[in-house]
Amino acid sequence: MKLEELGLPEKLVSSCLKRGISELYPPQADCVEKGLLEGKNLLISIPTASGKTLVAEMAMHRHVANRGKCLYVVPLKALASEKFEEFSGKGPKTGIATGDYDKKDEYLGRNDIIIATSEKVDSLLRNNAAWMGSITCLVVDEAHLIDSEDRGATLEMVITKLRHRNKDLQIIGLTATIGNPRALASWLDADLVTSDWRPVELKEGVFCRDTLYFGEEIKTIETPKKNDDENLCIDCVNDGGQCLVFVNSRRNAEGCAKRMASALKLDEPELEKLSVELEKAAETDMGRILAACVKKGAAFHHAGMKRDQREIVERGFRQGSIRVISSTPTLAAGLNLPARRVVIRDYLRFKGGEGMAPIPVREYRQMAGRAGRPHLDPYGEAVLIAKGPEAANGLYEEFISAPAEDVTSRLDDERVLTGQILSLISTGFVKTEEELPEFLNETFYVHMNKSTAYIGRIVEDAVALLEEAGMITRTGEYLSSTDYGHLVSRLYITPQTAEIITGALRERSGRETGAAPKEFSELGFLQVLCTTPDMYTLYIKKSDMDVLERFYFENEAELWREISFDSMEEGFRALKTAMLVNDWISEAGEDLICSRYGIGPGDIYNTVEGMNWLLHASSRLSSMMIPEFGDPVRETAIRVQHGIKRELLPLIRLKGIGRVRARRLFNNNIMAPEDLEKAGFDRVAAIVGKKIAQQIMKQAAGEGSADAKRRTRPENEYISDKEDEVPVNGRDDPSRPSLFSFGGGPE
DNA sequence: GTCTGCTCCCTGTAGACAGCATGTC
DNA sequence: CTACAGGGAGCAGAC
Repeated sequence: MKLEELGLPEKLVSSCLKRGISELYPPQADCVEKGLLEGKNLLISIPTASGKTLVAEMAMHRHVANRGKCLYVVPLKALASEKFEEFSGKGPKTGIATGDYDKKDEYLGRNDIIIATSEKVDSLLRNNAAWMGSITCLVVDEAHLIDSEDRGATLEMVITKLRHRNKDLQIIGLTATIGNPRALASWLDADLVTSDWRPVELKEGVFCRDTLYFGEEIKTIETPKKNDDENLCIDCVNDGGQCLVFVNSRRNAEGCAKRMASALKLDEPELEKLSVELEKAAETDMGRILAACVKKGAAFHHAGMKRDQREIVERGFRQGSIRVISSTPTLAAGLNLPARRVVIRDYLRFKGGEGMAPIPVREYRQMAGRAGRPHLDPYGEAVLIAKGPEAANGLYEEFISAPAEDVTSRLDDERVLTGQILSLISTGFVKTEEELPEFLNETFYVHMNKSTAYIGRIVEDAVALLEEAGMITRTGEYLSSTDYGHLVSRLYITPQTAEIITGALRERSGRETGAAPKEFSELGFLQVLCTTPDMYTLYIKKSDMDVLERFYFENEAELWREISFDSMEEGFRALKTAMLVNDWISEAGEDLICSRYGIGPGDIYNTVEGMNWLLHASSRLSSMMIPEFGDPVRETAIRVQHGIKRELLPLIRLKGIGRVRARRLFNNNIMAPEDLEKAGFDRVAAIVGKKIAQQIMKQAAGEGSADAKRRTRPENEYISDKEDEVPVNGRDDPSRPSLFSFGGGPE
């Protein structure tokens, strides 16, 4: 099927021709025949790299040509940026919406194609972004993630909400191979397109001793080294290819990369350059090891790395200088980094409660699918390593010829469901108790399970919980959210988290009991936030325990939570995480924190990021519910955001001053904006440079007037929050109380 | 002295979305 | 409370 004959917009066709694409791949043609361009819903289940993206693009460009608007939903922020790059500059205006990269919401709506993570879409729905109503085409990338334990329920609800809202939405689901594609397709009222056609041949096989078994085809390789993974990689690299090794732990990833590096011992100017770049970014042992490995042509990849480190590794691999990457599953589902040979070394992975368990077939496929770079490799090879000859057959059956798992709905997760119900009520999707099951009837869960008995019970519990928490109220048959509930929904924290936060603060305030308010302690508050289900906490190692216990007893007075015997693990995980953040706001160095907790710099970033988010939510919640703690909460938020001790707070308010410059000024006895003038321009300039000095001294001079006023937030900020969009179903809900009442407070 | 190879024993276990308002070295 | 492999310690042998 010729691309030019499909009546597609000029720009798309020409950009394809430029990349040498003039004819559709067979599965793509199949999609067109099934009505892709006539607005039919499709569920497309075809291998990676067989042109899913182009299918989506064709449909989206059609919509844009007809003045439609498209939403492309992805599971990862990194994937959002990747797609953004890919879609940009082909005609339609493209925008991206993720937590950390965001053009203003209303500006977003001016785009023709919007790329967003599923959580961001959910958040936009909760905040009633008006343009969501004009979406005509929804593309769900990696739709099988509806099965994901922690995030699947959100995705399912997002799809359901969007369909409910825009009745004639065209839905295109892109999915890896799954066991029950028909079930998913019928939920979406979609035609199914399946195929295992690939642009590059994929050989899947097992390696044993010195031989690769690809079904009938057998290939013996040289085995100079003791380890199978090294032999496989060296063989591939000597053949001019690149190799990707999947392992099951970070330590293994690093260890493997080290061995590969000393086996390869490459010495090339490009590698030297990358290594120097990494050396500059390295402040930790991990960073130095990475730089040393890259110098010789190997690298590792896992979530403990900083973003810039990952990017350098990815770039080095794409340009071909880095030959081998050993990786944890980060790279399996993440971005597109194909290699000629993929070695799945560890097909067992630690699973809580079960010990080592085999990875799901679907995950094996995702990893195997990375093999073979289109146009660059003659074929791709995915290799499992067998311990012995008997094991080899087992691996064939267990992974290569095994059918992919079915996907199931994860909507019966109580925690997620409670938050989702709150958001349904808060945004007006659901107005009465009867409408709730009606709405849920449209979900994949009910589609699959038919019966609503089980989920009905969860829903009942959830409604009761929300009512008791004062997040929703009942007026006759009407359900509506209180201002507290509305805020919780919009902050995108789970109701449980909100209750833990407000509960802890209220308890300290002594409101409930009439007792005298207790003092606020950052450490105690951080500890509480770490016990929240929205915060993910660090693992505990055996060697951590004595440090943790000592810390616990030394700081008992400041902590807000006791660690009980039956939830030791959780308790100490929360404590460890709180300790990390506490170190961070004591200005401990990256290096020190990493070695103290046995983590990578990326983990610090993630932890701080999560804490930042919860602190922001906390400051909003405290303004509304427990205003007497508003100031200390906000103060903690600022300290975590910048990673500074309390003494730097006055300086940090100046624009252009971050943690480093503030510290430098402070150590030179300039402790507050007022001190700047006393010190004089020349001294300030000597510390932070002329340009910054000029900038901040001007600000300091203007202090106390308009600037200072702006900083105190208006007391009723949470009420005056712009409610500029009309609620989903049109008219305002008459039953919503116009003024909030202190939920749960003394009546 | 240093590198390598071997065995034994102990240790520890992947990943990552969301708010918000602008400015780090 | 699960299973397994990596890697350190300790030692011997080769250069």
